[in-house]
Amino acid sequence: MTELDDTDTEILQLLMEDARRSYKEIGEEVGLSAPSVSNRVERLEELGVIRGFTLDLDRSVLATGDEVVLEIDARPGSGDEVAETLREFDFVEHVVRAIDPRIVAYGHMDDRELRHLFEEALDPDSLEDYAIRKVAESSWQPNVDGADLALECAECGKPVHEGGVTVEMDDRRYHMCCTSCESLFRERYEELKEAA
Amino acid sequence: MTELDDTDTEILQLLMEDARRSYKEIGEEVGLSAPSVSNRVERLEELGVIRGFTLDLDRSVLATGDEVVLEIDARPGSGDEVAETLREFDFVEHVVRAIDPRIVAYGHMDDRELRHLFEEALDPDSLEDYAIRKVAESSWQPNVDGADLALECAECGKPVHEGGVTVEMDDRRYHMCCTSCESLFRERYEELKEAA
DNA sequence: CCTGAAAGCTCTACAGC
DNA sequence: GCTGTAGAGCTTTCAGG
Repeated sequence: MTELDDTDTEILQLLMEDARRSYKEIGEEVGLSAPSVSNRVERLEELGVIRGFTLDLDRSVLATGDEVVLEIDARPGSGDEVAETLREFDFVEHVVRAIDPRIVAYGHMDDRELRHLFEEALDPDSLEDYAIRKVAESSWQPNVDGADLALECAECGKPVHEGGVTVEMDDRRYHMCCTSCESLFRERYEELKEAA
Repeated sequence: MTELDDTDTEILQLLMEDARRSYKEIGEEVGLSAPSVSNRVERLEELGVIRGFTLDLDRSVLATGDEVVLEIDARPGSGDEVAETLREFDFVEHVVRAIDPRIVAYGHMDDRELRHLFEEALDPDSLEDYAIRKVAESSWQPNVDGADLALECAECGKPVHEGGVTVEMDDRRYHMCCTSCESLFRERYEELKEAA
């Protein structure tokens, strides 16, 4: 029930190509009626697989400063704070936090915005080191690779099949493959929460 | 004509939030009729500002390996080749090429895929250095910052106002602020093409 | 560059299997 | 979980300003 089948994958692929495509058209493509497609899309949204429908914008055509990658090493313990600060700015489009001190961010910003970011917004004491690199070219390939498109158990990592459990905690959905993983996950979750 | 006004920005913002929103609803929001919104969206597509309508997928919920950032320093002259190779793989979702030797890539890949990438696909001679980092957390904030949302002249960089020129070359659209920038751009383009 | 009306499609219940 | 149907609602074209 929690598992995605080939039809779900096809639907995701068709919607990635054009999110405004009609459910009727998608239905014809995958061999289902429009209402069935609609139901499946709704389910995919509830599962949290589809976070939303959005635009693929060509930002290079829009004049909002240069395309830039930031590579930042935060001081131990400051990673969250740095990532948080970066996310506050509209011109920062991606923030990727690696497990080390490293944070990689990407966005369109001009010199003024960069100066503001590093000289005022970010606490110098929370940065170990950083590099600002202008981007020559960037590409994004949205892709849904059919083969391994199944949900992953939040506790043990195995794929979730029939009989899986879905739990909603603090507005986020988690999927588990069985009830024992569910209770382990709940425990772990509570501990994490108390620690924070 | 080539310029974007505040209403265009609002429309872009609303569509970024939900690309399946109806044109009627958007029209009510921005104070236009549905047909006008439809026309503007069409124009934004023709201008190349909207590349398409797509999904925001939560890939972390899909079992396709770990979320990974790759930081690669290509040897001088090999940047294009390395970026090309990275893009060939479905599991590589973003490729950002900085002006230096540095290439940053992001995607979901397991150990097997990583090994294949670095041991077989990429020529070791074209790499100076690289780091593979697992991602703890990542976020993406699609954003359209109203203030400077105007098209930028492909030749001189100034905003394109009324009287701008749009040129289509090899399936890509370029915007210029005036006819002199247009001829300069055409020259430059031909040279670049011959060089390649 | 806009609107309003009208025709044609699309979506979404809902009943039934 | 799927289909067909039917009413509501949306998109799009077109005439007109």
